[in-house]
Amino acid sequence: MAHDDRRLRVLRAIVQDYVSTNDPVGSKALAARYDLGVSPATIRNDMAVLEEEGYITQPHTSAGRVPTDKGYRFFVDRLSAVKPLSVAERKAIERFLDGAVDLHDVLGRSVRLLAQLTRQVAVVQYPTLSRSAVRHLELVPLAAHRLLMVLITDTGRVEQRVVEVPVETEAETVAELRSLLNAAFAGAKLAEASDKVGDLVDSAPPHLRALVAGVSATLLETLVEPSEDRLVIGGTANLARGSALDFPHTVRPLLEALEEQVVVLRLMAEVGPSTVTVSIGEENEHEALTGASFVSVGYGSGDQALGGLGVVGPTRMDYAGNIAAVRAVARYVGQLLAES
Amino acid sequence: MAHDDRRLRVLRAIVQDYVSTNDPVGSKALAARYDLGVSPATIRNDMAVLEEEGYITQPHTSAGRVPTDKGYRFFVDRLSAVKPLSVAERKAIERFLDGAVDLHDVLGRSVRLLAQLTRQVAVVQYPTLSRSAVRHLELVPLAAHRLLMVLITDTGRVEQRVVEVPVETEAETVAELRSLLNAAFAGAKLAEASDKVGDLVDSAPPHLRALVAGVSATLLETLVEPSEDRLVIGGTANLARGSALDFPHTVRPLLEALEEQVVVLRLMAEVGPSTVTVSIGEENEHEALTGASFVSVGYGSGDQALGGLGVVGPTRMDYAGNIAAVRAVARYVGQLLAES
DNA sequence: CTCTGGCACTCAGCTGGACCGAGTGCCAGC
DNA sequence: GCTGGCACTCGGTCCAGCTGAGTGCCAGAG
Repeated sequence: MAHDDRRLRVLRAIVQDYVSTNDPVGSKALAARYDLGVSPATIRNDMAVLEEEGYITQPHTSAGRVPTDKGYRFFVDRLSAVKPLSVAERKAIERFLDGAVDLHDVLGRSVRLLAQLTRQVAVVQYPTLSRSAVRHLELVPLAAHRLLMVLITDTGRVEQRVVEVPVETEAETVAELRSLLNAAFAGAKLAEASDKVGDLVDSAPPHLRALVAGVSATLLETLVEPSEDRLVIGGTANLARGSALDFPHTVRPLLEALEEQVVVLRLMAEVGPSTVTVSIGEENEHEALTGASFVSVGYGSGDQALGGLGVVGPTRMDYAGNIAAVRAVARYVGQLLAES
Repeated sequence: MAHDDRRLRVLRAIVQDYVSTNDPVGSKALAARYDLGVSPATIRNDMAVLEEEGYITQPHTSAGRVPTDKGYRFFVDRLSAVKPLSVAERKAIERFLDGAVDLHDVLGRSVRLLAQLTRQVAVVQYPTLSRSAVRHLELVPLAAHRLLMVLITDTGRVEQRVVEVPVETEAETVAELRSLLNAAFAGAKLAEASDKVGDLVDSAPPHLRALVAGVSATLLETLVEPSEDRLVIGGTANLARGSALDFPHTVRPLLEALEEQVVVLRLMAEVGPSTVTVSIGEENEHEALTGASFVSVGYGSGDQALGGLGVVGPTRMDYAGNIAAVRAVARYVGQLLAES
C-alpha cells in the first residue's frame, strides 16, 4: 500500500532529522527538508497514525514529534544499507591499530578509536579466557610454599595467580611440573581444561600429584566469572556533550553502571561474531541503561566470538554509522589477534 | 597578634563552611555557626581584609564569600592535624583490599576504594617498571623467527612483547637463552638493565649473541615512556555529582584529560612516598585541570616510590579527609605489594 | 477514498517588571 | 578595636503577557 510505504519514509525522516538536529521535528520542517511529495497536512495525518501506533511521541502538545524506542527499533530493523566507512576512516583505523605492541595496547587503541569514530562511549572486552587456548603455562618459584603461575593464551592475554602449595618445591620439581602441565594443557581450549584436570592428576607421578592438583585448581579458579572478564572503557567524555538533552537524569547512573562493568559484560555475553546487536532504551534490562542504546558485536575469526566490543550512547544516535564503525573495528581487532 | 589569629580562624571557617554547604558564606552565617566570639560586623571587616589579600572572593556583590585558590592553599598549608580515618574506614580498607588475587586486582580494588572513600575521581598508577626488579623473564616460541617475551617484575607487573629474531630458534636454544637472560637479569632493577646489556651480549656464547641482543633490545623498549606507564581510573561518576557548581565548563575537558592519562602521569611523576602533594586549581599547569585539585602520594615501602595514586576533584573538596584517605590507601597498597 | 489548504487552538519558552532577601560597606558610638 | 544600625546592591524568583511552532480537524478538490 502506498500509505504504509510513505509512513515508513516519514518515520525514517523523523529519525534522521531528530538524530541530526536534536529538535523535535514538526510536519512543516519535514516537508521542507525531505522530498516526501506530499503536503505538511498529509504528513500530519501520517504522524498521528505513527503516534497512535507508538512509533513517535510528542514531548508536549504543540512541539514536534520524537521517535520512541519502538520507533528506533523499527528504523534499525529496516536499516537496509549500513553506510560504508569513508576511505579516510578506514585509513584511520589502520593507522591507529597498526603498531600495537601487545594485547593491552591493541584493546586500548581500539577503544580510543571506536570512541573517536562514533563520538560515543566505547567498550571493549578482553578475549574470554574460556574460549582461548593455552599457549604456555609458566611457574616461577616465589618461596618454599608459593609459586607464581602465569597463564599465556593464544589471544595474548596473560593472567597471573599466586599458588600456595602444600609441599616444599625445588627448582627441579618446578621444572618437571612445568613441562608436565604444558604437555597437558598447551594448545587446549581453556573451556576443556576442567575435563583434563582429573586425568592429569591421576596420571601424574606420585611426588607431583599434590602440586599438579594445587596448580590446576588455581588455573580453574581464574576461569571463574566475573573476575576473568575484563573491560576497557573509553570516550566517557562524550557523555558530557549533549548530556542535558540526551540523558534526563544526568549521566551519573550511566557512568556508575559502566564502571561496574558487570552490566556491560552481561550484555556482551550474548553477542555473536559478525552479527551486530542493537539494544535500544527500555530494551535494556538494567535501569541505568534505560535511556541509552548499546551497539555491540563479537570479534574473533572463529564461529564463536572471543570477546565483544561496542558503543553506548543516547537512543538518539546515528545507528547506521555506529553499526558500521563497530563492525569495522571488530573485524580489524579479530585480524590482529589472529596474526599474533 | 589577635587580629591575624582571628582572621586565620575566619578563613578556616569559610573554607569549612563552603566545602560542606557549597554556598557562598556570609558574615552572619559564619558568626552563627562558628564560635568566633565576635559579631558579624567584625567578621565583615576581617573578610574585607582577607578579600583584599586575595584569600577569598565574592561571586557577585551581595553574595557571600568563596575561598580562592590562594585561600585553599593557605588553608591546606596550615592544616595541622590530618584527620585520622575512622575505625570503620580502616576496616573497610582492609576488607576491600584483602583477597586481591593479582596486581591488576589490587590496583582495581584500590581505585574503587579510594573513589568510594573520597567521593572523588581516583587514579592509581601501575608500579613504574624502571624502579621494579626483574623476577623472571620468560620466552615462549611463537614461530621460527618470533618469540614472545614475558617480563615478570617483583611488583607483580607482567609485560609481554613479541620479539622478531634474526635466526631460527629451536626449543633447546630458547631454553638456553632463557636461563642466560634470567641469570643476568633476575633480581636486577630494570633501571640498571641497560647497563648490563652490553656486557651480556659480549659474554654470551657466539651462537646466542644475536638472540640475546634482540631480546635485550625489546626489553629496553618496554621501559620507554610513556607506554610503560599505566593508569587505572575510577569514580568518574563522582564528577557528575555537583558538576554545574563545581566545574563551570562542564566536566568534559576534565574527563578528556583523565583519559589522556599523560597529564595525570606527569603530575604523578613528581610525587614522593609518604609526602602527600596537593596542587590546587590554577597551580595545575594543564588547562583542563585548572578548576580542579589533585591530591597525590607515592606508594611503595622504599625511599623511592614505585608509583603514585591520588584523587582529582573540585577545588572545593575536603582536603583533610582526602589527604588522610590517599595516605592510608597508599600505605596499604605498599604493604600488599611488599608481601607478594 | 486520499490529499490539501485553512483555521482555531494549545502551550513551551522568552521577556520584562516587581519584589524579596541575603549580604555588604560605612559610620557613629561604646 | 568592636558593635549595632542603616542605606544600598543585586541575583533569584514569581508573574503576566506575548510569540511562534506545531497540532487537530474540517470542508473541499482531485
